Amino acid sequence: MSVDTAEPSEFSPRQNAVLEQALQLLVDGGEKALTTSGVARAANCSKESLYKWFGDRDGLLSAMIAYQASKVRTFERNGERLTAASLHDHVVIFARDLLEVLAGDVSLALNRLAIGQSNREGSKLGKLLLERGRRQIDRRAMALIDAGKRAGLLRFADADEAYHTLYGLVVSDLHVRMLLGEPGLKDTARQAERAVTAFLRLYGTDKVLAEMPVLG
Amino acid sequence: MSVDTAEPSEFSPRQNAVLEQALQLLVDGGEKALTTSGVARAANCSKESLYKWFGDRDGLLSAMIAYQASKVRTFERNGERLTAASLHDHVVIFARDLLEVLAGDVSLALNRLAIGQSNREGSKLGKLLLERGRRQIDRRAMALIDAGKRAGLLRFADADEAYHTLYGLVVSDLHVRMLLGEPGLKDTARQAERAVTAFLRLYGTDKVLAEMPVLG
DNA sequence: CACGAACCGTACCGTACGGTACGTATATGG
DNA sequence: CCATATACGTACCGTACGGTACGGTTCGTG
Repeated sequence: MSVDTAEPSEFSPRQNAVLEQALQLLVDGGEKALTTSGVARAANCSKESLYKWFGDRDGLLSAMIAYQASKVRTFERNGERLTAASLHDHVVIFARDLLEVLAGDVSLALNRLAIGQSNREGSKLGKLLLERGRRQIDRRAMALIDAGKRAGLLRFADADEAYHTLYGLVVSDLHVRMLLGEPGLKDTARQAERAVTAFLRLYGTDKVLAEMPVLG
Repeated sequence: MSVDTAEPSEFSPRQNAVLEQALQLLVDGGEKALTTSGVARAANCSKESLYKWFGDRDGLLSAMIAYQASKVRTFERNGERLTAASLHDHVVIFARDLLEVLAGDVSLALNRLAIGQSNREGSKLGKLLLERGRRQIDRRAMALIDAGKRAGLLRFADADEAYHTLYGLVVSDLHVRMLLGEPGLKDTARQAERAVTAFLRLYGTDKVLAEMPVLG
């Protein structure tokens, strides 16, 4: 398992800097603030260059998503031997990281952007966001879950189903609430812990359940 | 428990008809298609009336949300005696209804609309959507969960936590994926069944667990 | 019937955006 | 030192939107 999703330097350094400014603009003011003139002004480049590099506004948006996705690197693990405790810890860390990513300014802004225009034009941005942004975190989770199964700590027939269960337990409706702008949703630590406890109770083998506190 | 969230005839029948047309327009073409001129044309009314009735464009959007929320009526249940089997069935029905509501054209369109402009202006629409649209389904679920506890079928310390667990198990990332425009996400039946099984395994008392199939 | 209120249809205004064109500066390479 | 390419900044164009104004029409009421 090497880093096959690298795609390094999809854009030039100058273009990356422009995309960074565009992201900043999007985070600060929402889609309405993301005008071609505004990006050009903020990035000290000409609109002509924007259109030369990215084609049109949609191309710019796509490039922003690709650029942001290229920044996120999820450290693949590691051949370490899994125990019940270490599995628990790894899943908790994953859950926290997941919530942290979803709650990130840029992530929220890009998701809002893609959702906002996903009914039009066949949801091109939405597809891009799911493919480029989600793949990494999915791979990491699946690797962890598979490792848990190989170590005899987890039991399930369909790894995908188990993963989606974990995802639902961790995220619940937090993502949508954050997308809708609800404030004060940053208590990720407890939420992650509860979710992992439930997940292990559902999919853990006796080796795991033996080390868990009894049900309230 | 009467129907306290009624607020009947918040708008006149004529205004309701206009809002209905506006919703249709939004569903068909997204926010970009929802122009004041377009609504006036589709509803055979004048722009002047639109501004007289709803103030401005934001007022129109808020009115659309309020109107749509006023249409959804969730039949309160019922003093019937709960058994393990009937609880299971009720929760499954709730899960299916929840997924069906979230997957509805109008619901998706309104959520996209609110999310699309939730970074701007303090997320007024998002708050409205959560308060007006979510309350009913929340109340129904909480009532069901409480009834399950009173019948000695469910065990939990925090009903809110149990509900959010159920929500996460049922919805997982389906809502966001649908909002992003991912097609072919209509296999709600199996998803609901799996979620309820997991939920009952987590929160069911022995009375419930005894009637459930053993873990794979 | 007469009067007024509500409303429709249309035309209009200002603005702001996406996209294009052009003149100039900077840098690279022979 | 010149030539060419690249990119900056600005000015410009067409369009389309939000919001307003106005004349004509319907409808309820005394």
